[in-house]
Amino acid sequence: MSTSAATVLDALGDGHRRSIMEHLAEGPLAVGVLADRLPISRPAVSQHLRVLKEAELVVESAAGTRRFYRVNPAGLAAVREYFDRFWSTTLDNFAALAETESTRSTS
Amino acid sequence: MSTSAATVLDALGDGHRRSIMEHLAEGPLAVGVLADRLPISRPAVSQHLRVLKEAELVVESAAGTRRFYRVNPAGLAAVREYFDRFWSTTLDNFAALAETESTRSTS
DNA sequence: CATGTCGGTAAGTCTGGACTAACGGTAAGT
DNA sequence: ACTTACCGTTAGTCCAGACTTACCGACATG
Repeated sequence: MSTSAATVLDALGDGHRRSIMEHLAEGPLAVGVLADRLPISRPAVSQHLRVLKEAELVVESAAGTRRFYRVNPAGLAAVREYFDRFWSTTLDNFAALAETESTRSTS
Repeated sequence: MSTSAATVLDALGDGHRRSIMEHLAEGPLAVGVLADRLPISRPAVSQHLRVLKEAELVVESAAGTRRFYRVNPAGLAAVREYFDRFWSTTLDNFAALAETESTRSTS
């Protein structure tokens, strides 16, 4: 519930955040490693990770001075569910519209 | 092909554009009607529709002086496919990681 | 304790893009 | 032809947010 699709899609509206997610999909990574693989500074990565964490798309785990981030499957599930429902209503209303069109000549 | 997931997600990164898509999911609408149901002006809606059209999330059809917009199922399919593949790789690497953890003591 | 590493936070700058007002163009009606 | 309705485009303003620099705390190691 707290993971609203709006928050998630706002978070994924940024290219760098999507890149972070794609990197984390391969496995957990520390912040510094992530920053080395991206064309932005470490603080920028940190701020992106905060947004992703607030959207519940990633989870954090401390290990010494390092903090590992990994993808939160529940966050992904929320988006998938959003698009599934969107897809359903779109097709349903499309079908209803087509039926109205066909019955227009019949009635 | 031309519908890259990046373009689509950039387009859906705006709340008003998502609102437009949700309205259009119920059925085709003219620009003016759409503007009446949203807290923004008609030109703003027009510009959002251009972005959505470039992302191939909607299609346009002229009828007199009015132009109807409707959801393009192919655009939705692109996002769904993106998240499906994302979901798969995430779970795959999670499984691989778990296996490495368990074999760590064995080897 | 001193030093080094890792990473979040604060402050401030700056650009992308969302918005409105004004205009122009096309189709339908009178 | 004149008017009205509908809509895209342009010009220009303005603000959210993405970025960097600098700073600070937490933990490990000598």
